[in-house]
Amino acid sequence: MAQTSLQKIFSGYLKNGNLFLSKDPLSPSYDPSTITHRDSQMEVVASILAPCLRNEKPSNTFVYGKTGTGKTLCVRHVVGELAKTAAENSVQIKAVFINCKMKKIADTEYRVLAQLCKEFGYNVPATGLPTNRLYEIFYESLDSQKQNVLLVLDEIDALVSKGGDNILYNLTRINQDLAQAKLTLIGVTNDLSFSENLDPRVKSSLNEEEIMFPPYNALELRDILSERARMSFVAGSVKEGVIQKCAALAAQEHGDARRALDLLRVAGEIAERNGEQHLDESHVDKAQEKINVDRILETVRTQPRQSQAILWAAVTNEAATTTGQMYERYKEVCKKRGLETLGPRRASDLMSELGMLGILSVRTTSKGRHGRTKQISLMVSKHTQEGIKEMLKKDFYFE
DNA sequence: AGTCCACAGGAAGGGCAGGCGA
DNA sequence: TCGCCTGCCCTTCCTGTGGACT
Repeated sequence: MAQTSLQKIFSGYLKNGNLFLSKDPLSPSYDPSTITHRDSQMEVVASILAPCLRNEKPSNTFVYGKTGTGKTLCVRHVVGELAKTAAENSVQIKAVFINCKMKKIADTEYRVLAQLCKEFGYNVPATGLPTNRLYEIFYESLDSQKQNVLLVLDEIDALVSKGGDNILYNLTRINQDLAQAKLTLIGVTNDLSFSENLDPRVKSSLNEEEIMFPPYNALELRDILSERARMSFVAGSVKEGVIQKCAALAAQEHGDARRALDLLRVAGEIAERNGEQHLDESHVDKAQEKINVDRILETVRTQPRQSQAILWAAVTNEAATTTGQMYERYKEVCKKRGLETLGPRRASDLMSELGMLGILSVRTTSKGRHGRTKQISLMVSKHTQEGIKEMLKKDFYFE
């Protein structure tokens, strides 16, 4: 690209970039000074954790709620305020946040313990030490001074599904061996049936308190969006109806505030890129389409090569087909692309998985004399199909 | 009612990669 | 570093299934 056209884009961006004041309030990691429509949940969290201020141990707590219902935000906020009050009153509180979904960092017993040791100033090797030794190091560092430690395990379901509930059992029993410190666990999860599969002993000690975060409704989402929009956009640039539309669309998706904020941000980016001074409902439509396409493309991008081959067989032959026909097409694709071909049993499973992801429509039907099979067709819009085709061709060399 | 098709999908086990622990 | 363990992906083998056809 010529130097001058790049400069044109940059100077145009500077000139037209007067729609946003700041994108930060629309980002999922933004911590607002007040959290809208979560007062009662925050009060419950605060009252559970308050005993810390008198050097007593609060109850272990479980926080449930679907994606984008403000669980992590509220817990962080309350713990932050608690730490402030504690500092003002010279009470020793330490809060540790661990996201158990962080691959290769905190998704196994060993890794979580290694993270904890690190939090207390002990660097342990990423692998090699017996887990028992890690527990010892953690116990020692934890108990080295009189303090109340709040351990927030975000996405705790990921840890248990991968590494079992051994670590939770040990952590909930730890207070018996501590002389000075006290440890309180706060588990956060969007898996509503999470505790059902836990060891009963872990369940009873971890579930001393339970807080449920219900999904936001459209009105609540509207309030949240209005507030964030006021901070993010230039006054008067967001036309009427935009906020309502974003709220309504996100309310349909189980009240996910993150999704609503995403919609508003992407709509703003689209308007800004077009050099427009106002944000209207048509930008929200485009944002919705873009987010949907991006989500599907991202899903496709991260699929194993064999699933991509099946998908390529589907997007290049759009008519509905059966498992057997699809398998034949898939074999041809593999041959052309130089991939190894999976057996029909495994391929059938991959087709079902693509169905679960909402990319293929997979329906089991019986054709009587002609057998029982799955009817398979594409479930995504023409536009998305083209996007998938383009990406598989460009990034993964399908042809 | 019995047959038959074209699979569906469960169970068992092999191979492999990566993590754990000494 | 190396053997053991575990989880995952995959194959093989098998039984089960809905409905058109006989």
